[in-house]
Amino acid sequence: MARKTRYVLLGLLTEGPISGYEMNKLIKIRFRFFWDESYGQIYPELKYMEHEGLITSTVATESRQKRTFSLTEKGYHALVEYLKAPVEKESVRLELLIKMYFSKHIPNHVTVDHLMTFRDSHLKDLALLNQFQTELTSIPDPHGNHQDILKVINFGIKSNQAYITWCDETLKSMEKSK
Amino acid sequence: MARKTRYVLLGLLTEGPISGYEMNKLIKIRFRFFWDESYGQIYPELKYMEHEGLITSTVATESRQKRTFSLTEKGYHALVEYLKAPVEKESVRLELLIKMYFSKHIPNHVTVDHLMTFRDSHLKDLALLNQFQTELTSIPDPHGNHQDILKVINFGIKSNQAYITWCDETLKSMEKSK
DNA sequence: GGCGGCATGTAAGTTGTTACATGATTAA
DNA sequence: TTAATCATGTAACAACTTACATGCCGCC
Repeated sequence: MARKTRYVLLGLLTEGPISGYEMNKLIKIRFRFFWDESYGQIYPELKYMEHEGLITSTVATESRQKRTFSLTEKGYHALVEYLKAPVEKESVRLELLIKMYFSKHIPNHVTVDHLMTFRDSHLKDLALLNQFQTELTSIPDPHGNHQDILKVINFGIKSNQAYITWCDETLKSMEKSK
Repeated sequence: MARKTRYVLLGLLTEGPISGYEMNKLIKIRFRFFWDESYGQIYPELKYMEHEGLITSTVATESRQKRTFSLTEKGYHALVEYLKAPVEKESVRLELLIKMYFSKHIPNHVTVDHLMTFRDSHLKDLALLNQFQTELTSIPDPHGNHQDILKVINFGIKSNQAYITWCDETLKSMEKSK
């Protein structure tokens, strides 16, 4: 089941009509640590899905150039079929580990830099995830999906914690051996 | 610094001359949990790198149709430059989390299935990583890079453990609420 | 003789990134 | 009035997957 971009967009539309621009923003916030899409994917896919009848769109009356999309029955059905289908091979590419693997070819301080940048970035992710977690437990749950989202957030928290622990251990062992 | 496939191939060649076929095998074994390449990437890239003078190739005398590649000075230099450059944005795509995020649209047992498949797969990764770890500490270290590889393995162990812990917790919480 | 693994390669299609072009709206 | 953000979209390119075609080698 390829064409994954579309299912993310359809998923977002289950919570109500939004524009392509808004979809992009939501993906960047909510899915930031495990998914990404760009406009070059989003807009053509929306156009194509409308052509296929999975979504419909309307342009707001007040002369605004904003196009809002809504899910059709057919689109919802396609989403559910996707969600039920087995998860395909996940794709992960961690350049840091390639650079680590071959790190004997570069000075130690460069690898330390790479590690510290990685650590910082995931520390930020972790802070954000903790914030989301706190927020979600205190605001209303109109779509009844907070428990599901909390599970996803929990995944992020656990894996980011693991990354940071690894960074700390690795940095310590590199300091010792220098 | 794009064109990442090439640097992985150059990295492998630092340990001695090998063929494209062997590179593919090595990637599938050593990098399995954080990187992948396919023949459709490897062979054209090797051809192009030879053209650029980053590698050279020889066909074994004994009429075999096996082409073995070696690193040139220029190729080694290009690799080192890459290794020194900052790590770019990592790309991670975890479909499971998309399906989890929108799981209110599918029956509970389907999500449980997804989780168990994920858990199984990462349990296997973890077993393999533990095996590698044990092996590496007991065999000779001709290239003097076992410490570096162990760091990479450690990353894999830590993150896979985090994934599995998350699966267990999530499965338990879903059982309770069913 | 047939099977599995070794070995190389490409064509076609799909997917994804980046940079650009364009213009409206809003708040300081 | 000007900067930021909202908003849509495409063209060119780069990267990646999949399926296919081909043939060797060793062994049972």
